[in-house]
This record gives sequence, C-alpha cells and structure tokens, in this order.
Amino acid sequence: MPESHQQRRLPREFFDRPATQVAPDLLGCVLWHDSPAGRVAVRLVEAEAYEGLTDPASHAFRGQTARNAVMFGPPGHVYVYFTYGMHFCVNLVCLPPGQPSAVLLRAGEVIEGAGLAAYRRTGANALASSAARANGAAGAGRDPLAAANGRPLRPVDLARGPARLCQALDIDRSLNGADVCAAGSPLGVGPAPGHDQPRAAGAGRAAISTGPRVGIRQATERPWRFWLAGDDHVSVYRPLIERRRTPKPGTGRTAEDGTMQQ
DNA sequence: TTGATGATTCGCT
DNA sequence: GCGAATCATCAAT
Repeated sequence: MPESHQQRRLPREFFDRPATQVAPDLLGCVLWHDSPAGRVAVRLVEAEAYEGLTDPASHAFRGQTARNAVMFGPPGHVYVYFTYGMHFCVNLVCLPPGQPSAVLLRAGEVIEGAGLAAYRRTGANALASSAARANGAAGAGRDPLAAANGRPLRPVDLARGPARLCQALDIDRSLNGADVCAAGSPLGVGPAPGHDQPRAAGAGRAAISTGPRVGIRQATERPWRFWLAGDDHVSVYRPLIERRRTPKPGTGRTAEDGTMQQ
C-alpha cells in the first residue's frame, strides 16, 4: 500500500517527451487524487497517445482553442474534457509549450480507496448506502460494491474505461490544468509500487501490447493505444459505431448511404 | 445564432 | 447487439 503522507511523483522531465513514448511508460504507474472525501489511487493499465498538429485524431489538430489550451501548455499538467454530454476524460500533457501532445488515460486498477470509488460510481445507490449508514453500524458494514440496479459493480469495472476512470477518481472540469508534478497538488502520478524508476514499472515492455485507438475516425491506422497484456482491468475494444444521421423533418430523405463511412 | 456530433456508458431487447 | 442519454464545442450559416 502506498504511503498516504508522502507519495513520490514522476518528474516533469518524464512528460517532456513524445506522447508515444510516455504512454507505454505510464503503464503500471499510479495515478491518485486527494479529495476532501479521501484518496483514490489507480494503477494505470491502458493509455492512448495523441500527437497534436500532425495527428488528425487529436483535439489539438485544428489549432488552439479555449477548450484544448492546456494541451498547448507545459508538460505534466492534466487536460480534462467533457464529451457525449455526460462524461469526462483525462489526459496528461506531454512535450514543451507550443507542442500540443497528450496521453489519454483509459483504464486502471483501483488500488486505494476502492470503497470511495465505488461510492462515486454507483450514483444513486450511493445515497442508499449513506442513508443506511445513518441508521447505524449495520449500514456501515455494508459492501459498497454490492449496491447496483440489479447488477453488482465488479471491482474490475471501477475504472475500466476513460469516463469510468474519471468518475472513480472524481476528476472533472475543475481539475483541468492541474499539475501532477507539483508538490501539494491534489492530483499526482507516481512510479509503480515497489519500483523507483517508472521504466521499471510492471513487467517491462514485453508485457505491453499495442493497437489502434478507440472511438476515433481519423488516423485509425496508428497503433497508439497501449495496454498491459492480459490485464483484466483493460477496457473492451469497441470500433467506432457510425451514428445514424438525425433525420431533418421536411427535408425528405436523409442520406443513409453513409458517405462518411470509412 | 444554429446545427451536428463526439477520445462513452448503460440499460434494454 | 442496439440505441438513448445529454451538452460543450466548433463549423457553418
């Protein structure tokens, strides 16, 4: 178990490299968030590299905007963005200012604060848990993972997926731009437990698999998704589902020929 | 100002 | 396996 009082952080130089190098080196490392409610820490098992100006799949490809400004800043900061109207995703910025590049954190294993993570992930069920707690010790002994709408929340699913990872760690827009290298920052990234050097994390490069990135329609041929081979906490790969075009009333037939399909 | 859509997840069939 | 949920962002008017 990592010490709560002082956790070693990866130096800024670690992030001052191309995202395609940083992403595999992050696997096995620990990302934590100290919130008023407590600490949740995850061991990273899956990440994707996004280069900026040369990568059509990157948010930075079309240039700097208010949304992606953090990616254009110094390395070691987090770029948090909101997507699909309900989800947050977190990236770690790489390379010096002016060279937008980032690593999307896709999945991890919760190694500290699993109860708090489950509390955040179960949403309305969390209220039921807290009500039970107010009734006495019987509620306090309840397994936070047991609550669900008919389905148990498996520990392996606590942070399996980029939006789930953010929810388990309580990462939202308010943390956009936070520095993971600065002492005292609520967010931090440290080497794998038992290893002083991040490169020695996990079982080494031999255990790392690569493949196409998830959910993008541009630059799908670049194998810039990295994960720990055989790890159950890696998210399920789903190719992009082409959404049907919203039919506009009165315009007659909408294109269903799928001219945008790949 | 308007309209389309996305680095996703979950529930239902 | 399929579609809804839900809204910030950006390109196009």
